[in-house]
Amino acid sequence: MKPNCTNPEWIGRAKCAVCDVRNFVLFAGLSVPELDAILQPIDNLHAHAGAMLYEQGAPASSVFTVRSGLVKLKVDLPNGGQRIVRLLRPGDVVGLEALVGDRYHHSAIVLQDADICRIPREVVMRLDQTSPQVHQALLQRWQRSVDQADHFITALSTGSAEARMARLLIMLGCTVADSDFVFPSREDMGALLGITTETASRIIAEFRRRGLVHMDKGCYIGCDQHELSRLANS
Amino acid sequence: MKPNCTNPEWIGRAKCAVCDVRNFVLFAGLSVPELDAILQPIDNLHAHAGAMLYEQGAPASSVFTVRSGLVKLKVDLPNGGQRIVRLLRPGDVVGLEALVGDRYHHSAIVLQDADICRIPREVVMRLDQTSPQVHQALLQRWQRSVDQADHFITALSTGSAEARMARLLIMLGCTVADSDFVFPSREDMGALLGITTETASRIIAEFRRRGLVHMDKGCYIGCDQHELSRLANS
DNA sequence: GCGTGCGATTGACAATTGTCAATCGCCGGC
DNA sequence: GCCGGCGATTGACAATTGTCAATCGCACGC
Repeated sequence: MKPNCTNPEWIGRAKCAVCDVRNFVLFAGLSVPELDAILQPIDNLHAHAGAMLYEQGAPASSVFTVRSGLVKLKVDLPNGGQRIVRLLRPGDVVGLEALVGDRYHHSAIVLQDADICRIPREVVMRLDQTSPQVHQALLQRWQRSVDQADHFITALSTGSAEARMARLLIMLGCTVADSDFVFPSREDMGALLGITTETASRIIAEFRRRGLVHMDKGCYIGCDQHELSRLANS
Repeated sequence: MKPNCTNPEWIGRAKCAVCDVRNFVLFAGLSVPELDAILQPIDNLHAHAGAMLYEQGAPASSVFTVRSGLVKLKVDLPNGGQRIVRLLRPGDVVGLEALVGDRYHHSAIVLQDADICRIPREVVMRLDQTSPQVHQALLQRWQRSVDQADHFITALSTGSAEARMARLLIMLGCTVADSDFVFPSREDMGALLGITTETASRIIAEFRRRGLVHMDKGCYIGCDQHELSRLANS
């Protein structure tokens, strides 16, 4: 299957017991027997950049956990535009609204190739009732979504475009242990910051000229953390 | 006690059994005996505009429900400014982070005189475990916070200042059954929309000149819903 | 009644950002 | 190799928004 395909690729049944990010995600604290007791299938998906996990308004049947990669939550605006309201990384949970409503509130689209677990809502709802650890983890994940949304308001939607971009780069940079990190397109940056694609492009180009970020064909090389921080707090 | 005081005024112990908004709030579905079984005190507060329910970073010991009035959640920015990230009205729950963390994430300040119940976190945590209805209501409230935050991103932080203001007025207007509704200050409108106080003032003044909103000394009289909607979708 | 103070409004100007269009660079298909 | 397409960049200009300062209006205390 080609990269940039629209649908995630099914890899197999998830092996939660040996999952390397299990402790970060919903099922931390569950014993192996408890994991075995899950009847419905938890699927392990690999999704290329561009793949859509679900679409805004579609019936919500599953919750997802991100094991690697980067996922965006996008909302379509009445005037035809779109706004990205969340960036989700390993350890984050996607589509919690499936547990209390019957429709997804956003479109979830993969930004960087991702490994993702798809968990039927019934599984989570049952574990929520039977396992205090899962229950607590669920509340924490929900609060995490609120915190992330708040951060989008205060950091990525406040101040000058330049300051917002600096904060976005810092936010993205936090995840950069791997140097194969690829920047979002200028269009996505615009949708993240509530500015136009052209303004996003201008600012990035200017940052590069000023030596604040270094990249090669969109791939991250390095950045001036200190100067970016200064801009972010202006 | 004078209006605009800093602290809420204690009215008495809450009578949840006869609360007129109980069915909207956390304890819908609880029977009277179950309510009686609550050992710790749920206080009924009356707070004037300007009162602070809690401050960002303070130890989080209680969850609040809004029974009447209007409450804002404010965040202090590193550069000295501030941003309002939520507006809470009757039926909304404030300070849920108390259930999974030990600090409040915002400052909660009353915008319009409000009746508010203060519920110790232990009470909510216990009911969450013993009552499936409360548990479900809790998840729904959390999701509602996420939805409200998303709305702040997509509606109040996207597009031109004029369009944002139109959306804010529509948002505020939804609550206007009572004509004693008072508009937020221009400063608060600016903090709500991520624009300066002056720009907020200019837009409101222009709206009034164009007959889009009618007010008298800050009190709402009426508005041109149709034209506001047109601006909101532009 | 009369200052006083605070919030709202307005003006003038600068800076930022959006709009529209052209160009550039790169990658993949043929 | 060459062409076509797409995303990034840039230019020119208009529109919006921020900044700084002055003024206005109104409520409040004395």
